[in-house]
Amino acid sequence: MSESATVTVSGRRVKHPETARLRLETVLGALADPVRLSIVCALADGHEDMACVAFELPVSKSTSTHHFRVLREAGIIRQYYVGTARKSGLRVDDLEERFPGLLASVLNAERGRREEHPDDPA
Amino acid sequence: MSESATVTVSGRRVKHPETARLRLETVLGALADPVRLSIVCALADGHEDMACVAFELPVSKSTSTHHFRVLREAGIIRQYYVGTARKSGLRVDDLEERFPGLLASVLNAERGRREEHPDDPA
DNA sequence: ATCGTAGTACGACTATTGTCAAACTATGAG
DNA sequence: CTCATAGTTTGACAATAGTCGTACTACGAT
Repeated sequence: MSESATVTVSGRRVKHPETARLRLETVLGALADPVRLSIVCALADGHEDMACVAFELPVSKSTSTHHFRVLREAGIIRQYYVGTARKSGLRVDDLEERFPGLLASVLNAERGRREEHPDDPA
Repeated sequence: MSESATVTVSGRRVKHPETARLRLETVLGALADPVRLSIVCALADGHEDMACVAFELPVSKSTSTHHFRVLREAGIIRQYYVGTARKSGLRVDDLEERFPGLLASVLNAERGRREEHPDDPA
C-alpha cells in the first residue's frame, strides 16, 4: 500500500472549462443547491482532494455523480482519478482570478449559517 | 406635478423577508438568472429606485413581475408603490450585513463580463 | 366617469433540474 | 481470473422554473 503505487491517472480524462470561460450565472446556479454547497464547503474546510464517496452525501450514488459534474462543468472544482477513486479539489485560484471575492464571501456566509444551525443538514 | 403630490403609498403593501432570515441558497438562486442579474446590475449602477417598466427587459410584463418577485422574496430588492409605479431598490446594507462581500463580488464580476462583451444582451 | 398606464394574478405550456434504480465500466486486491 | 469498490451512464420520474397571454386591479389624468 505504498502511496505512489496506487496512483494510476489513466485513460479516463475529465473535461474542465477554461478559467477565462467560466460564466457567473453558471457558477451561481451551481452554488445554489444545498448538496453542492455542502460539497464546496467540505472541500474548502481542509478536506481538499477528497474522494466522492468520503462526503457521505444524503443522496444516491448517481445523484452524487450528477452534482459533482455540475460543479466541475461550472468550473468550481477540478477532478482527477486516483485508481477507481475520483478526487476533487476546489479551483480556488481560478475562481479568485475570474470572480474575485466571490467564493470567499459564499464560504463565509455558509459557514456563518452552519454556526447558527449546526444540526441543520442542508 | 409637485413631487409629493404623486406619492400615494396606499393599501398595496408588499412583504419583504427579514434580513436575519435571508437564505444563501435562495439569494444565489435568484442571482443565477440573466434577466434578474441585469435588473440587479441596473439598480446598482445608479438607477436606484427605478420603476419596473423602466428596465426594458426582453421579456413580457408578467414574466417581469415574476422576476421582480423572485428578487424581492429572496431579499435582494425592496419594493414600494408610488402611484401605479412600483419602484425597486437594492437592499445593499441588509445584504452586506447578512452576506458580507457577496453582492459586491457578484456585481464586480458581472460588470467585468459586460466590459468583455458589451453587445451581449444576457 | 372614463380612459390610459403600471403592474398583478391565473392558467397553460415547455424546459430544466434533482432524484432514483439498474446496468455498466474501470481499477485494485486476492 | 475473479471479486469488490468507486464511479458513470441511461432512462424514468416528479417538481420546479421561465415564459407567455389574457383578464384583472389600482392609480392618475382628463
